[in-house]
Amino acid sequence: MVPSPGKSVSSTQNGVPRAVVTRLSLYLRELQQLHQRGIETVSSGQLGKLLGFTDAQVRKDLAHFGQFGHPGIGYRCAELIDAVRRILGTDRNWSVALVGIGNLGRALLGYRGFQRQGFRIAAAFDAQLEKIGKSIEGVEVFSAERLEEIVRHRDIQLGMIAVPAPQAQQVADRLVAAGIQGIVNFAPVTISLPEQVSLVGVDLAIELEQISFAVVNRNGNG
Amino acid sequence: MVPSPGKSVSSTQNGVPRAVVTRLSLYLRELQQLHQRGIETVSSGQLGKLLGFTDAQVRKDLAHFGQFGHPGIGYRCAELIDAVRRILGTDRNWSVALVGIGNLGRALLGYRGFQRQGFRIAAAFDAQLEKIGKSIEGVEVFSAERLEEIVRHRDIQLGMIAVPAPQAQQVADRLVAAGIQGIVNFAPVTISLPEQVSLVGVDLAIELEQISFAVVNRNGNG
DNA sequence: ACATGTGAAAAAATTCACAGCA
DNA sequence: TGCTGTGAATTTTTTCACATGT
Repeated sequence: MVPSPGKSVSSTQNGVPRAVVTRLSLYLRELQQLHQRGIETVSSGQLGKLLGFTDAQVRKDLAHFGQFGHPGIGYRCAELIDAVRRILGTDRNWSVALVGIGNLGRALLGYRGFQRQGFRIAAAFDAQLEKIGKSIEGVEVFSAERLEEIVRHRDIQLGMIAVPAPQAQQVADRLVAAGIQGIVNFAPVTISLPEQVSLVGVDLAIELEQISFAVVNRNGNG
Repeated sequence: MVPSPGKSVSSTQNGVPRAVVTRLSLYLRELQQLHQRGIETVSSGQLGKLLGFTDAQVRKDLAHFGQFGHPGIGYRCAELIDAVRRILGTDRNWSVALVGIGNLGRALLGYRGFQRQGFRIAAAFDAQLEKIGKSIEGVEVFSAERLEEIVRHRDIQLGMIAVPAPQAQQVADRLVAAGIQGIVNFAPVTISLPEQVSLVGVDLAIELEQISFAVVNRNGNG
C-alpha cells in the first residue's frame, strides 16, 4: 500500500518518465488535429513548436519507444498516431467504472472526449437511492453495494472516483478488491493503493492554485 | 504569443520549477487535513510519507521559499499552512470567470473545493441564449458577448475555459483582451497566450491515457 | 537540402549525509 | 535524541551537435 498523489509525481514506469508519457498524449492530440486538417507529415520541429517544446525533445521522447520518423520527411501523421496509440494503450477499448454521480460525475458521464480515445464508461455507481436504476447519458447507475459484482461481471478495467473526499479511500479499496487495474481520482485527497494498481490524481482546486502562484510570482515567463 | 499545453510542461516561474509548485499544493492539502484532525506539528519525513516523497524532497521544496521548520520539532501545521498559502497566493480571494456552461461547466460551478481555497466564481458565460439570465449555483450566467464588459467591471482576475475545443482559443483571446491574468483550460486543445498570462491545461481524456499507459506497461512500479 | 536518431555535454532535480540547533 | 537546512554527490532530464539516411 503506497501513497500516490497522482500525476504530480515523476515516478517512472518501465524506465519511461511520467513527463514523457504526458507529452506523448499531447503529441497525440496535436497529431490527431493535424491529421483531421488533412496534413500528412510533420517534422519534430513543427510538432514541438505547436506545444512549446524543442525539436530534440520531441525526437528524444519518441526514441524511448522506437523509430517512427523518416529522415528528410519528418513523421507521417497517420503512422505516428497509430504508433502513439499503441504505446499509450488506447488502440484497445477500455471499460471504465465511474463512482460518484454528483455534479462532477455527471459531467464525466457526458464527456465526449473519453469515447473518442477508446474509453467507455461501462457502469456508474452511487450511494444515493434516488439515483439508482436510472440511466444517465446512456450509462446505467447502480447501487454502490453492487460495485464489486458489476465490475467483475462486466470485466471493467479502470475506475474514476468522483465521490466526496472522505469516501475516496474506501471506494478505491473496493475498486481494487474488484480487480480494477488503474484509477483516476478526482477527490481532493491522497489515496493509497497497492503498487500494482496505477493511479492518477486530478484536483481541480490545485489547478487553480498553480495559476494563482504563477500570477503572483510573475517575473519571468508566464 | 506562445503555445502552452499546460501543467505537463516543466516551465519555471521565478526560478521555481513547476513540479515544486505542484508538490506545494499537495503539501497544503495534507497539512490542512492534519490540522483539521488536530495534529499540531509534522516532520518532513511524516509529510513526505503521506505523499510518497522523501523527507529531503519536502525540505528542499520548502527551502525555495524560506525557512519554516523548527529543528527537533518539525513544522507547525498552522504556521506552515499560512506560509504555503501566502506562497501560492491563496491567502487572497480570487475572482474567477467561467466560460462554457455545459456538463463540465456546471460541475465547476457547483464545486465546493474552489471556495475553500479562496477562489470564487464571480460570473459565468455561455453562448446559448436559453442559459443566459439564469443563476446556477448562485452564479449569474451572462451572454458571451458581455464577457469583456463583465470581467472588467467585476475585476475578475482568472478564467476557466469549459467550451468545446474549436472555440477555446477564441475564448482565451477574449479573456486576455479583457485583462485576465491566468487561465485554466479544460478544452482538449492547445491554446496560445501572450507570455504574461499564465496557463494550465487540464485534459480529462489525457488523464485516462496516462492510466492506460501505466496499466499496459506495468513491469516495475505501478 | 532537409530531417531523423543518438552519443556527448549541459542543466536540472533529487538524494545523501551531516553540521547545528531545540 | 530528533529534526531542520543545506552543501556535495548523484541521478535524471534536456539540449546540443552531428553522422546518417532520403
